[in-house]
Order: sequence, then C-alpha cells, then structure tokens
Amino acid sequence: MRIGQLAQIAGIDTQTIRFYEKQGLLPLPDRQQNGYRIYNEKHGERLAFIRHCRILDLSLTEIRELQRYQDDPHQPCTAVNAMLDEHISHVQSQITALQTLEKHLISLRACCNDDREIEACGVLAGISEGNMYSQ
Amino acid sequence: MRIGQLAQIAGIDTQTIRFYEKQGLLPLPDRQQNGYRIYNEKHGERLAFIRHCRILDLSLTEIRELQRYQDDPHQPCTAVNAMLDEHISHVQSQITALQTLEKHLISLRACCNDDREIEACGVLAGISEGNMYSQ
DNA sequence: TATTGACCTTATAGTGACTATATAGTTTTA
DNA sequence: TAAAACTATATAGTCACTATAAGGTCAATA
Repeated sequence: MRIGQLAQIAGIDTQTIRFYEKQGLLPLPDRQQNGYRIYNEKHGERLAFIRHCRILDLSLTEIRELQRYQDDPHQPCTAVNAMLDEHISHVQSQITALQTLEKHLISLRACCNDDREIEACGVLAGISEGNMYSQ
Repeated sequence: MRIGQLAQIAGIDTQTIRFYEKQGLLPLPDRQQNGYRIYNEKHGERLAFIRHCRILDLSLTEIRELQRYQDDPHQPCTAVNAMLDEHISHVQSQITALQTLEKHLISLRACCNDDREIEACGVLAGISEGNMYSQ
C-alpha cells in the first residue's frame, strides 16, 4: 500500500505520515524502484497507535517512550501506568487553571455593559488596572 | 529608564520586551547615543496592559486589537465586550474538551493494575485498540 | 503521441509566544 | 585596568504539525 492509501485509512495527511517517520515514530518503509514508500499492516497498526495517543494528547516523546515499552514486552508495566497517572494530573492541572481563568474573565466581563464609550469601558479599565482577580 | 529596569518592574525578561516591540505591541522607545533604549512611564503602563492581557490568555493579535480600540476612545465599547465574550466561550470549550479527555484517561487507567507485564498491560491494549472512549 | 491529472518525492518555511544562544559593544564596579 | 554587568542585533529552537515550492512517476484520455 502506498502513502496515500495509508493516509486515507488512518484519516490523516500524507505529510503527517512522513513527519512521524522523520520523528522516528514509524519504522522506515520499503521503497518501490521509483522511490515510493510501501507500507504493510504493521505500519497501519503503528499509525493507529500514534493517532490514539495523540487523541489522548500524549506528546510525541511520550509516544516514543510507550513504543520502547512495547518492544520489551516482558518488563513490568508500572512505568506505563505511571506515565498515564502523570498525564492525568497534567490534564487536571490544565482544567483547574482554565476554570480559574474563566472565573476571572466572567468577573471582568461583569464590569461593563455594552453601552459605553471605549474611554469608560469597564472591561478595558479592569485590564489596565490589573484587577481581574476580584470575585 | 533602561530596558533592564523596565523588565524588572514588569517582572518579565528583557528579550520579551524587545519581542513585544518587534510585534508592534510597544511603541518604539527613544534611544541613547549608544543605542540603548530609554523608556518612560507610558511604556510601563503599556507593558502592564499587555501582561494583564496575557494572564487572561488573550493572543497578541487580540491585544493589538484592544490597543487600537484604546487609541479611539469615543467609539462604543461593544466590540471589546464581544471579544471578551468570545474569549470566554473559547476558554469554556477548552475546559469541556479537557474534561472529556480526563474521563477517557481515567477509564483507560482503570484497565490496568500495576502488576502486569507490558504484554498484558490493559492501558497499552486499550490505546492500541482505540477503545479509550468507553466509560 | 501528447498531455492532463493524480499521485509521489524532497526541501524549506510558517504557526504562537516566547526562550536560548552567539557575538559584540558599553557601562559600572572593584 | 580588568572584570562584571548591562546593552545591542541576529539567528535558531520549542511543539506538532501545515503549507508551499519544485520536481519526478504513472495511468488514462484526446
């Protein structure tokens, strides 16, 4: 199978496949005489794994690490679980930070109705004075 | 005041100040004979405004837009409020997306205890099969 | 047979908001 | 006088792609 077909199956761009190859996430495929890449099912599986990881917002570095674990199947999987735990913590921190930000934005928004001049805009004044932390 | 002092007051790096200048967010300062930048209080206020906006996670483009409004103080402030409303929506979408992701990650994590071999790791299996959307 | 169109190749630059590094000139302090 | 601390510019790196340029290959059509 050539790169276009693999891309279509995986639902991504051919560029992205070449990019993953360059990043060492996909094994180098064989080439036809004309230089075209030829892929097999293993490549498809690898690519699916990468995409699933990306949907979970794991970084390419983390994915590389997971692939190294997969290549050593008799190790304990403690490190994999630890990575996931840390990633969950990371996501939770992001959520908390964004929720705090949301509160600040909403309280700032409450400083103005829509019927003023820029000069008197409560939002702009709030930003200028840096008092967007009030509740 | 020179760039180092301004940076210290604003709590940011001198590089960042030069970067904002290049991005058109800070007016060009006067220069000493030796080429050193000289800043006044207006620059400090501008910089504080930028930093407050960045804390609110507004993009540099949005900040530029807000600055254009400030330079035209007798317009109505509707657009400013609209920008903030849209930004709030944006933040709320991010929160929702991350909360969904968190659920997926937690359910994936529940597929494995720490006492298996990589080969049998429920987390890795879950990623490979792409079934990280189950609750 | 010529050419069109779809596919493939590599290399390079752009995104956003910085941050780091290199190289060099200036001022202040010891 | 020399070292330390500051300033200047220019360039590259971060992350995970995405876009563009310039060209080679192949099958079908006019």
